[in-house]
Amino acid sequence: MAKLQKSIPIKKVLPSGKKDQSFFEQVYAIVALIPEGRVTNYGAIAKFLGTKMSARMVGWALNNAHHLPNVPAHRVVNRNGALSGKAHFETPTQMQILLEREGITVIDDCVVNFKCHFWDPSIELDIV
DNA sequence: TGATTGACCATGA
DNA sequence: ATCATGGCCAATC
Repeated sequence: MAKLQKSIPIKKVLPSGKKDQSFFEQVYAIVALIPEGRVTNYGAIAKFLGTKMSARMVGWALNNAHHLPNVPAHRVVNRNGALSGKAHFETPTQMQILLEREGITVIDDCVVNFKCHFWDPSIELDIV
């Protein structure tokens, strides 16, 4: 089993030394790297960015990122595995549809085997 | 300009 | 186990 996939050089998306990248930009970068068929939660992203408690920001970021391409917000759920942001999609069912389309089973707005599909940036992404 | 909210999480009682 | 509170950063009222 071992690793799911090779580490992704985070530096590629998060150029160090550049503080121009706001919290949001970092969130976008991470979310954009979520592999298909995988999901993560707000806390993991926030934690990866340094402030583990600013998970709320991630939500806000996604709200802003909603209009951006390459930002699969449907792959981001809360720590409970629930599709908390489904209401913010084009249609409330869009999120679930997208997830199921990627092979993720969603029942009652909750990701089944969320733990198995969980994608932790702080683990998958290798900080150089 | 300050106060409140927001797709949340962790801790304490 | 559930309920209540604190905290984070940014945008909106």
